[in-house]
Amino acid sequence: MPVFALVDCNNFYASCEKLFDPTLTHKPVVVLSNNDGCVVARSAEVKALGIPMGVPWFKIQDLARQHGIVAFSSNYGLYADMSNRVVEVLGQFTPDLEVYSIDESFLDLSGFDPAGLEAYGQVIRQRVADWLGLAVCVGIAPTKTLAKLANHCAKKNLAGRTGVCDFTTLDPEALTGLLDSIPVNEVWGVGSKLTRRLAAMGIHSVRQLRDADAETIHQRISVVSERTVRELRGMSCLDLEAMAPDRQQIMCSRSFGRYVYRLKELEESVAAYIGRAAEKLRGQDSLAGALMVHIRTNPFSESEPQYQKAMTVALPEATADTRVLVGWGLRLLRRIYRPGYAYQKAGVMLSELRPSALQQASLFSGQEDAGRAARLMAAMDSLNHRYGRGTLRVAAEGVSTRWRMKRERLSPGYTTDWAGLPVVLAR
DNA sequence: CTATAACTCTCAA
DNA sequence: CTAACGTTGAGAGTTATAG
Repeated sequence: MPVFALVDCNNFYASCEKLFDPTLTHKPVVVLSNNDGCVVARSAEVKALGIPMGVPWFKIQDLARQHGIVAFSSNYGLYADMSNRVVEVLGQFTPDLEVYSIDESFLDLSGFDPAGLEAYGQVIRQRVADWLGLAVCVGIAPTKTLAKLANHCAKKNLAGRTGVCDFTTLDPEALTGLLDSIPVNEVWGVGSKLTRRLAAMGIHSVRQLRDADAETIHQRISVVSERTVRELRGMSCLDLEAMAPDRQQIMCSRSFGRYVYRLKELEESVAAYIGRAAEKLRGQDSLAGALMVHIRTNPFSESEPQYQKAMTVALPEATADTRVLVGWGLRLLRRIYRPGYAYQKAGVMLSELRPSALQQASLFSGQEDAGRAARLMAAMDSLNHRYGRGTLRVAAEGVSTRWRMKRERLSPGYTTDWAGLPVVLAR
């Protein structure tokens, strides 16, 4: 029987911020989404105040002042670096590991001593705490879906667990009782829509979903949910995916720091987003066969007139050349741009991706040697990797900072930027 | 009519 | 001072279109 462990960092972004500023230890801390928009991470103190996930920051100003909440802009450089360190530590416990997200990993513990799993989980917890100062919880079960659920129990300290919860050694009646007490929306893959549909069928608890008729779920909901039912029963349907496959599409979109009206500024942003997307594209050695550009106004604004439009082009020849992609992107943008609107966001998507090794030279191409272009892009990428993103970029991106996202509460790059080091040492 | 493409919806972190 | 609400990706299911 397979055994999976799900290791999940507690309040990850908020914990990373606390880690490098001891004065924050017992203070309520939140981390905000891009543009300092919504709350995307909350420390335990903030959760205790009842502040919900995803709430717009401006809506909780009074509460924040009242309780001295400290807010940070998202510092992805810091979080990505800490995440890599966590994965490195987890890798010491098993080579079979799937990095599921920036703060979660699945470990394959099949074949480990069944009686020692819980203790093993505690060792993992302790090791990450000792080496990195981060708290993690561990859920252990025969399927990934159940491991997620066990992790939930570990976090909530359900059934008397402290940071580790092992379903494999729980007796069946106790497990059933536990699943009885957990609402069905806690299950992996059950979101708000599905919760409503299940409620209409009289299914409210995890236990009810587990014991539902799989065929009925397949017919009335979907094959995915049927798989979930089987996983809840302990039949493993989802394997560990150790190797992340290449992306099938690559997106880059962002809200602006303030409304944008002029075509010129939209052009700069679209050029910048294409530059970023193309960098990711080259990072997986692919070429894009199609490009989409999208712009929109603020859908939450009731006073401003609304407009949104997207347009896609099938490229005559698949490419990863930022200059070529920007050329097409600006053409698309000029087609969809309408003056007089307050634009809030632009985005680009690269699709029809294929490995660059498969490139078929077009009969009519050959303006510039493809190898030469590839070398230029490689040089650009290596310079930007070494000296920082945006060191070398296409001129169309411009130098304006007017439309760029708001990050007024950014902490130093403690672990990734030399400038952050003195700050760490001073503390 | 069927196969495929394109688009929409839902979910996740 | 005021207004202010994220990003990226996958997959299934549905609808449109081509042959």
